[in-house]
Amino acid sequence: MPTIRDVSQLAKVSQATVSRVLNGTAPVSRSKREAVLAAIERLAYQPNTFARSLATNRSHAIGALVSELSSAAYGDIVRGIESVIEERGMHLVVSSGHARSDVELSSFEFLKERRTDALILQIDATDDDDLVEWVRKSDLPVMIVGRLIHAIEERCVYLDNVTGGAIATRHLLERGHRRIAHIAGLKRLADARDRLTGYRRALAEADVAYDESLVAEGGFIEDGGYRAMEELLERGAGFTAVFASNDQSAAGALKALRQAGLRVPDDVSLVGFDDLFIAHYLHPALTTVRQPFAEMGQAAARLALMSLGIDEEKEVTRRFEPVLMERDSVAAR
Amino acid sequence: MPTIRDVSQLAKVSQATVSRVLNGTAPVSRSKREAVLAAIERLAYQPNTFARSLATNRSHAIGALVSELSSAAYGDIVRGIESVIEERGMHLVVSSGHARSDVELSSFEFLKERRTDALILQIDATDDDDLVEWVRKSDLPVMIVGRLIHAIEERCVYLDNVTGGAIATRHLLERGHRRIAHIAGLKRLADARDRLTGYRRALAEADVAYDESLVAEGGFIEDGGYRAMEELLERGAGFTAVFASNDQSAAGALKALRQAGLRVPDDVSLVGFDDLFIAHYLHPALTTVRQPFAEMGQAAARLALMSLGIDEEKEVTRRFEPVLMERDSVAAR
DNA sequence: ACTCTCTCTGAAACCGCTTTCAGACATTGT
DNA sequence: ACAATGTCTGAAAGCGGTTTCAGAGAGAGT
Repeated sequence: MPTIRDVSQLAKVSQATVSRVLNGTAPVSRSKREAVLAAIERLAYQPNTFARSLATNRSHAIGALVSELSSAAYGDIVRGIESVIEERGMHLVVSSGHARSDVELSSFEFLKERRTDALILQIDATDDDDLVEWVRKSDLPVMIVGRLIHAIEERCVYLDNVTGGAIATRHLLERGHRRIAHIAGLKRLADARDRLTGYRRALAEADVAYDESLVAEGGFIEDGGYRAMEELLERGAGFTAVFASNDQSAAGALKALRQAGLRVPDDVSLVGFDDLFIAHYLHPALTTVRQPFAEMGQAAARLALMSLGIDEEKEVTRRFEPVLMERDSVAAR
Repeated sequence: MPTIRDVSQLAKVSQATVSRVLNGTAPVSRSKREAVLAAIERLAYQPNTFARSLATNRSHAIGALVSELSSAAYGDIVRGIESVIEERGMHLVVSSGHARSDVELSSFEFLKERRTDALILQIDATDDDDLVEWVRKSDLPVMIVGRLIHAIEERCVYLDNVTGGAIATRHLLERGHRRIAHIAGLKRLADARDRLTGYRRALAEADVAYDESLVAEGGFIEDGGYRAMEELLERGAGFTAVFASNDQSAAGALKALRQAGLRVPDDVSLVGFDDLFIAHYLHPALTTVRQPFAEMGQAAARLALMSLGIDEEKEVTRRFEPVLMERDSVAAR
């Protein structure tokens, strides 16, 4: 592998000059610049990243820690991050936390060892206080995506989940539904709590009393949604619509409804949340609240680049607004 | 940040000794080792990756180039890779090719610049010959996953797609179907051609004549599957079952069948391929041929580690066998 | 007691780049 | 013509590890 020395000798200049034309850090006369470029070309020289990083103490890479790489949602976030940083010639190092706080911690430490220039976290299991601690103690910029933590709000990119929950619920209210069930996510998760809050807020706005028996916890998974729906049906609470706190639990709920002989949307209307890939594929296609994962990943990456002083971007959106995606799972009552 | 010098001074030994206890590259007396470990602990010392890489010319990272990070299938591959290499303390650098050969090439070059220790490619657009060239010219180990290229077979981890196509088709034959349509992938892709070959082979085994009018090209996307199914219906070729070459095109086909007023599986049986996430979520749940993406990613990673001499693994499976996943989209005729 | 191993150890070179610093040269102003 | 300024340039000192090499000391064998 040719080194900068080889280039400098071939071009009959010093290594410093080669470095300067490579990085544009100082003016170089036209003739020397051309000689250097020719030599680089000729030798097919590629600077050694390791040496460069050692000298500059910059890795030109960003680390991303996500819950699960193979999930459509988190994959979109990663894709968003990637698109932004590759544009700046930076690489992306990934690791996943598998929704377990111990794994999240060790992955976090693991990524820090690599000394990426910044870190973007999308994790669920670690609680707010710990996360704040991590961010505070880190000597590199850390951004949080998909979650709002007030103490470090300026480092968070998040969706307005309260509004999202309200949008979903309002949509059902507007279609004439009054008995609206809710399949909630785990109370531990702020996202889930916020969506529930939005649900209650929309109900209150419409003067519909909040009825606890219409709410069941399903978690954010299909199976949980299935069981929550079974429970709601057993309770005999009598509802005409359901707002599931994410698309996966909506899919589970759909399955349970179908097994109970109820048709969607004819007998029961259903709204999901997230607008994952699967929302299209379900039958009926799921009306849901869209969360722009890729854009959120991009925003997080931009913020990271900004705190590195690489990006001079004017303003980056940190708070994203949910949008209702109307499909076929809601009928007017 | 403390350096190895700080550690050596605090422990009253040379840097060489610290390095030795860090890497276990040479025996160190018990007393010194303990002094060193204590100093490391005390200073919270973390070796500088850049310096280490520069000295050893190893990055302790593996690069993965995948078609699309946000796809469930490719995400699973990445997850498989990650699980294996993190176990060995190595990091994963990712980039995506977006199914465009120019992007694939530039991403490939981009990853090489980073000097990861090995590269794992899962890409569609670049053709076999170019890929062979890339692998041959690279000075680092390159593995291919999800694709078989005979010239570099030993670097490929792949599914036996011919058998897969045959399994799907045989399943329909066994259920009494004789007029079996096929929604093919793009002829450009070996995977697609192989699945078609498997389809024809199974038909031949059962003495069912191959009928060209029962085959339509749908590509590996939902929309393509939808249109291919429309075309098949228009042709009026009269079939009782369909083998779609992947789950996405099966989903599209399902939609078209439903719009045509045909019920699955009562009127038409349907088999997909890949066993993506969505196969569960479709209604009826899709019977499909499973491709073990995560395991294939793991295998590719193991092979990479083996060619780096890191892993002493005995034997790694490179050829994976497809498995039929029976669900609800097939009925006996 | 003396050599011969064997086990540890530290000094120093090296990995390939960036950056400082001082100086060479050309240009400008007076 | 001379000083003052500005533009380029190269030597050399890092960056923080690993590894070679030679040597010190301990134990074994005669």
